[in-house]
Amino acid sequence: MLNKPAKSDLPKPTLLLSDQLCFSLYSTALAMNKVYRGLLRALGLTYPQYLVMLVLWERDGLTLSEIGERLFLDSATLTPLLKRMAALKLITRERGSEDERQVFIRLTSAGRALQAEAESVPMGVLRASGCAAQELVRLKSQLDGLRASLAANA
Amino acid sequence: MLNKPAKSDLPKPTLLLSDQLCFSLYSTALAMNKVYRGLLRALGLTYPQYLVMLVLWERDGLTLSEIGERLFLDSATLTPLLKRMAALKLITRERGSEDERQVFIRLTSAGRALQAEAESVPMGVLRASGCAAQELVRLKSQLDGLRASLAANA
DNA sequence: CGCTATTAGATAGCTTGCTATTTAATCGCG
DNA sequence: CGCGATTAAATAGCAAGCTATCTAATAGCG
Repeated sequence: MLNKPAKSDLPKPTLLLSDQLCFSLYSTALAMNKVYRGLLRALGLTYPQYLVMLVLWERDGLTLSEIGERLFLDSATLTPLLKRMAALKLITRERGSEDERQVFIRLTSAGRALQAEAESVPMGVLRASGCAAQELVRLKSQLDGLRASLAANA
Repeated sequence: MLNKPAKSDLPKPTLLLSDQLCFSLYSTALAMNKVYRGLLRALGLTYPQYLVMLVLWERDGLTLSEIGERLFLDSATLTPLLKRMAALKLITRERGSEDERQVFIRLTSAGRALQAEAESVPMGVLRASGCAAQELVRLKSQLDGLRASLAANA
């Protein structure tokens, strides 16, 4: 849709093609977000909040920056997001006693309990994705490589 | 990072695996956005604004909804975005005379002139992506398929 | 013709995500 | 010890993107 511009007075096809890739990436990510919105509505979570929960379910008591490292997000995004999650009583935020610059994030019992309810989510996404599980594996590794390159050159 | 949860009391690996894919998609899209931010700063455009320009450079005089169809965005996103672009004097917004519900979007001469400056952008992205051009082609088609499935099941 | 249903955009209110800056705590070097 | 540099998080201000709702114009049917 963005190449084949009817005339031939445009830059090399490969260049426009890479644009299309980026657009595919962008719009697929938005589509994925919409699917999650439907699946997570019952849990009262947004997708980034769900990612934070995944990280904490795996390992509780991380600092804000440790969560940020895993999710590639920084404090400007996470501070308000975590405050909203604390308002929902899913986590607590507590300054470190040893180093008071740090904020430790811990699950509440409600936060831990939510894990059980979340267990059906991945299946729902897999179903919505069309279930080409094998292909999804390859896709993931390609995306991880691409993200690394982009991050290195950003 | 989100699978191998130390214990074996978790759902099937494939399910967590699909979560990882979604996270790869999400974080790669954010990384891509950052690369574009750097490349588009000189043009004074954001990535979604750049997408609108790509659409209009290909075909001028579309309605708001036609642009939305191509970009998978709706009026709640596009109305304010296009107003900002009109404030930048890149486009004009004009109600249709035949059907006054429609808004036709047209490039200004400044908007058309920007195309020349934008020609180096795709090359910059391709470079930042690590240049595995062949792989990017496959990646694109996988993403397009995934987006279609997700959109159908959202 | 008249009235309901549909359609195109706009608006309100929310969460994300960003850059740039600020605050406060800690580090580390002289 | 003391003071500048670094670090962790918070804040301000902006642009997207969403859902839900509203307005106004058009279509379409009796």
